[in-house]
This record gives sequence, C-alpha cells and structure tokens, in this order.
Amino acid sequence: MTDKLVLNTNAYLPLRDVVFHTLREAILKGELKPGERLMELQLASRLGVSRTPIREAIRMLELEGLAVTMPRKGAEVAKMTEKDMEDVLKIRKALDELAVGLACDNMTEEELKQLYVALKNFEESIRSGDVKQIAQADVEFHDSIYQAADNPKLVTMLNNLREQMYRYRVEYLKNESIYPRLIEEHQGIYDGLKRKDKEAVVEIVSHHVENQEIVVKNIIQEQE
Amino acid sequence: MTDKLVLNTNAYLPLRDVVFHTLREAILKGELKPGERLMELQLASRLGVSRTPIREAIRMLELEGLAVTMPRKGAEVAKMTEKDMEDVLKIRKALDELAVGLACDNMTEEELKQLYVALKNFEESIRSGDVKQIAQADVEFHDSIYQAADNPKLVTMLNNLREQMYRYRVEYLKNESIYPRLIEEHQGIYDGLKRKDKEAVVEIVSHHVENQEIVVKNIIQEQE
DNA sequence: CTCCTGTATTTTGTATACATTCTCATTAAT
DNA sequence: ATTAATGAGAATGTATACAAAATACAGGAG
Repeated sequence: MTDKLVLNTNAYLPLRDVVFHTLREAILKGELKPGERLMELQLASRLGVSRTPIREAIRMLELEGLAVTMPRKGAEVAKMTEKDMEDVLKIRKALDELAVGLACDNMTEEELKQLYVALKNFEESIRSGDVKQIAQADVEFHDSIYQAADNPKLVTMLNNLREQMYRYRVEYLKNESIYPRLIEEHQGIYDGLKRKDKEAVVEIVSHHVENQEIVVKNIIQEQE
Repeated sequence: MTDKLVLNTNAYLPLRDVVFHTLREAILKGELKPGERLMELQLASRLGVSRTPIREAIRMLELEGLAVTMPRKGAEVAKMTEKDMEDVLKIRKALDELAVGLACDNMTEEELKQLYVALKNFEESIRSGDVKQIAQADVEFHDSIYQAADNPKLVTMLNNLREQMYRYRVEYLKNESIYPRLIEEHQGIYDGLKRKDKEAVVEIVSHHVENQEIVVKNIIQEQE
C-alpha cells in the first residue's frame, strides 16, 4: 500500500485526535480495508508520530466500532458483514424516526428555512451529478433535521451510525435510478415538517431508510 | 476521599481494560462523582499502575460518555443534567421498543422459557425487598429480551444507555410504590412476547420507559 | 514430506523520561 | 483594595525504553 496516510498537522489538537480523525477517514474511505491490521509501529512511522497517540486513537476507533482489537495480538479494521449492516440499519431507522419526530416537535421557523436551503442544495447537487457533492448535500439535509431534534447525544449516535455505512454510501449514491425517489422523499420530509405532521414524516423517513437498506444490501451482495 | 479504588488484578487482561472497568464501576456507583477530576498521576498511583493504561482507559470512558476531557486540561467525570437524562431516556425508549419488537419476531421457545425464569426471579427479588437483588433481576429480565433481539450492536448500545443512568436507578428502585406496576409491566411484556403480539409489547415497553422517566426525573429534581 | 520445536524477530503491553502547558499563588503596581 | 505580572509547581502531551507475548521461520526428527 502506498503512503496515502498524512496528518493535518496544522490544527492545534492533541495528536491522538488528529491521528484518530486521520485513521477514521482512511477506514471510511476504504484506504484501510476491513481486516487490515493496524500495527502501531508501522502507523507511527507512517504518520511521523510516536506509538502513544496511535494507541490512544486505536482505543477510540475501537469504541466507535471501526476497529477490533484482540489483546496481545493487536487491532485490525472492523469487518462488516451483511448481517452487521442490517443490524446497524435497524438501529438507524429507529433513531432516524425518533430524530425526525423530535424535530417535528421542536423545529423553529429559522431551522425550517435552513432545511429548505439544504433541500434545494440537494436538488441542485443531483442535477450536477457529482456523487461527492450529492453525498455532502444529503448529509447537510439530514444534519439540519438532527440539529432541530435538540438532542446532542442522539446526533452523536446517528453520526456514528452513518459513518459505519460510509463505505457503502458512495456506491449507493452512484446509482442514478434512485435520485427521483430521494428527491421526492426529501421533499416529503420537508413538507411534513412544515405542516408539523409528525405521523407523516416518521412514515416517510421509515421508508427512506428502508429503501436505503435494500440498495445497500444489493451492493454488499454484489461485492461478494 | 478514602481509597476505595482497587484493581481486580486476578484477571489476565490488559491493564487498560482492568482500569477501564474499575473506573467505570466507580463512576456508576458514585464513588467518583460527576465533575470530579480524573488525574492521571493520582489514579496511577492509587491503582498501582503507570499512566499509560490510565490514559487509554480514560479515552474509552470518554467515548462511552462517562468522562469528558478538555485538551491539555485533563478529564473529569461527566456531569448529567436533567436535560441529558431526558435525552438519554428518549433514545433508550426508541431502542427498547425496537429491541422488544425484534425479540417478538425472533424469540425461540427456549428463550421464552428463559424469560419466564427471569420474570419469576424478578418477582421473587421484589418479595425479598433487597434493592441490589431487584436491580440485578431487572437487568437479567431485560437482558433476556435484548438477547432474543439478535442484534449485538443494539445490545451494546442499550447496555451503554442503561449504564448512563445507573446512578439513578438504585434510587429509583428504592421506591417501593412502583413495584406493583413493575411486576405488572414485566408480566405484560412476557405475555405479549408469548402471544407474539408485537403491538402490545411495544406499547407496554413504551409505558415502562416513560414511567421510569417520570420517577428518575423526580429523583434528579430532589437532588438539586 | 510433514510435523514439531526452538530461536530470532516482530509486536503489543507497560513504565518512565522529557516537553509543554496550565494552574495558582505570590508579589508588585496602580 | 484590586488587578496584572510572574514564577514555581503540577498536570497533560509525547516520545522512548524495557518487558513479555505472539509470530515466523529454520532445522531436525520421524
């Protein structure tokens, strides 16, 4: 493997955090592949730091479910089976429904406006056809909702769950046939939130995640 | 503060894990109080290890939400406001409903029998009046359900959420007036699972968590 | 040829040393 | 008296050294 791993040394953060973010990115982008060993000395020399921040970063990755460590054998990038993915998506569905329900209760006029902007940005990104841009606009749309849910712990958990699927999300969004449905669903969520029709938004979000589940599962099966 | 912190040195585990469990216990039992600083050198000398395993344990506590660290200022035991508690309980409610719904789909005859045993143990523990025993029996009852949900990630998350409230749970269970309702609800959950009546069990669990929320919130308010 | 074993190497686990930052009290100036 | 400057001490951040375990590999026995 060539040396794609480089730190953002600019930020004034403890190295453990910089290493943590660097490794997380690398894992989520697939630069570090599932099952690949995370060897402290190797990573330390590649990133130009000592083992100490590497070890602490690995402990954090472990708790986030992105790495698995066996005592005295070391850590490796967590593998994700289809079953794991199903499990995650079930949780995500439940929490997404909760989040949008809470957002429906709490959303202010301003937050609604912001969501509208995010909605339009998403539609615009779809027209651009740039997958990376679409992914980002999608994240922003959902983040607007999460923010309105006014439950930081929930936001953290949802972001974590989203990350766990990041590897598949890019593939997922390359599939142009889903774009019309995505737009429609986002539009529906926005409308529902505007009308404060909790039942409706929860229903749409439910389908939204289910559709994702179906497509992502297809992707995984193809990969095997 | 007297020296209650001692390691279970017996187990053959990396020290970071032993330290992690020791500190977690201490936090959940209230021996380390919210806001109390977690100083590496102090903890290291109290536990008779070096700073390295302490630091790694703190990183793990941080990701579990039991500690908060500010860069270059150190870590302290996480505080929990009433709002935080509400937030956690909302999440827990959603995930508990999910878990019992999944359990309803998946539960085997044997698992149902095991749940019955847990149910009876719980009733027995109530008669004994020993709060510690009640807490344990309650955990076992819910664990039986979680297990049947067949979703390890979900189980991990629920256990984590449960832990976050542990400090208040003991107080909660000292309140004898809730015992009849607890028994009734547990009975109802068991019956529902036996009949595979998903709607009913989700409904009961929903109330189950809501009741808990009310009482726990009272406890917090009293403490202030 | 296969399997076992012992040794060398690698890797993780733990402790410690050094560097940097922060805290806090003391002191001086206004 | 209050506030700002300063310096000692303490705490965290990082690197490195040493210990112990796991792994890989070579050589020999069967």
